[in-house]
Amino acid sequence: MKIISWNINSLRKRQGRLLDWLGKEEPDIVCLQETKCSDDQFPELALSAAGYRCVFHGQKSYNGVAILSRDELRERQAALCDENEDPQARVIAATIDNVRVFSIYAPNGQAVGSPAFDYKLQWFVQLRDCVAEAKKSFARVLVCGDFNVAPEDRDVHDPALWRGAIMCSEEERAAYRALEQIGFRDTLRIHHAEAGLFSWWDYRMLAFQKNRGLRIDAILASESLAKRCTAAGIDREMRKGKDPSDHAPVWAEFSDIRT
Amino acid sequence: MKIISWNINSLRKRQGRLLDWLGKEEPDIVCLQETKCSDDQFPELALSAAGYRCVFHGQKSYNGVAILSRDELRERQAALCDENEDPQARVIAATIDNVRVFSIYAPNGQAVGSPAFDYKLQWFVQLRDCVAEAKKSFARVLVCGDFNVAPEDRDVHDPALWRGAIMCSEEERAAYRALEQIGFRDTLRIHHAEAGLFSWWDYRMLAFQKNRGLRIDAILASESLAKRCTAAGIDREMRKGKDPSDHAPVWAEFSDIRT
DNA sequence: GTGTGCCACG
DNA sequence: CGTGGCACAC
Repeated sequence: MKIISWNINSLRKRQGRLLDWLGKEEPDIVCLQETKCSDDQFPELALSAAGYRCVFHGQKSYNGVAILSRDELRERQAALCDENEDPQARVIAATIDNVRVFSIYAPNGQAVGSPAFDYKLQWFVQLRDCVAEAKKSFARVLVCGDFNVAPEDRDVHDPALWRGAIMCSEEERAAYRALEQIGFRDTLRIHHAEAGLFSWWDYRMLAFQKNRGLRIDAILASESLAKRCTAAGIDREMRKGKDPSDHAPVWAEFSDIRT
Repeated sequence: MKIISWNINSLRKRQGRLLDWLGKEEPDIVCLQETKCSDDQFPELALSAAGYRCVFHGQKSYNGVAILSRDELRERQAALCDENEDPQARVIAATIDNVRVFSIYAPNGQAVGSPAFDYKLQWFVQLRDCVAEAKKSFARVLVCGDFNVAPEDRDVHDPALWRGAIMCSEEERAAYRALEQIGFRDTLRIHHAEAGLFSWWDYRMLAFQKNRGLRIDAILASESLAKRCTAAGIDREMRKGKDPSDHAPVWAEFSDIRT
């Protein structure tokens, strides 16, 4: 079973690229972030024709998350557990087979110490509580998305430059680690310990060409799933070519997922 | 000698299309309108590499005119004769060999009776006086561009629908005819009398596919040149394909231009 | 740099 | 419908 998480940075702008890539990669599940499209303009028909069912939760200009699946999606949930609605369209969850899957887009946080930064930290607490809640009901939980946090220095092209900066601050890393501490594993790190594996490169300053990136996208697996994770990686190719997203897809494969 | 006039509707947007087309058509002179680029961003280098010298007169978002020529351009004039400067970047003239060439972009006029309409009519008076002035110095004068007037009913896909409307009103047609009356010939009409020859089709309502157009672009030649006009036409192909301008180029050929 | 609106102009 | 701003987010 192959699952991919991709911050697509506008689904409408990259719909063609998405469909080409679905046909080539044939993932079982895809989590998307920054779809930037409202639910009424979500391309459900085109994705259905490509063999994917969808749950999605969007808004006008910003944010927006979705899950695509070849199998049935059940128990759609479009907010964190303590919210009636997700005002910024950052979370969607659904059950596929016996796996609870979250597609999440964490707040950027703007600058350390800003009001947006405080919101980000508080949002991570809510996220932790929500996925902890899901773990009570599901042995198998995946939390996939753009966390807007580079978990460790090895996830940063130039740790000295980024020390304490947004996406690298100790407070954000602690907020992110709280997710691992309730029983999740970062699937990429099960298979790859090295530095220099990034999932996001700024559009500016030729950052991709110089590989000046951060790894801020991840697929977190609950322990029982982590044991079945056979491979994980980042699809750098998708950051290339004309009109790429600024993020590359991150992926993980699991064996015997339905047993 | 082949001269083409084209309302390009953004030179930067269609620079590639322009260069491909220059290579294919190999015109001697090209008059452009609605370049929509300021002089500092005019792609002089790329056009020079393609074998064309340029004079240009632009502004930020709107209007903008230029003349490209394989031969030397002399006596650049970037305003009407009674103006110190052309506040809307609608006129440029230069001398090529012994021909005085104007590239003009007439005001649209918005709606009959509006202040913009009055400005349009007044602008045509100034244009007439200016090209009349040029005729005193040059036996050979060409006035090329987007006149934003369909001179006669045969230049309109549905004359009954357009009767009295902007670009077809009797006042605008009289303003346009005043140009012919001081000694200019509409080169297209030297060779083609039929209706249904258009140079502009609205982007909306599939107007091009239905051929619901107007002929508002023209190459006007002073009598001595008109006698040497061997062919004229409209390059409809350029309205097709991806990201076309809403105008097609209009062209005319002349024999023995340098004698 | 690259997305999204939204406005003005045609 | 399709240009170019502009403001705003990241």
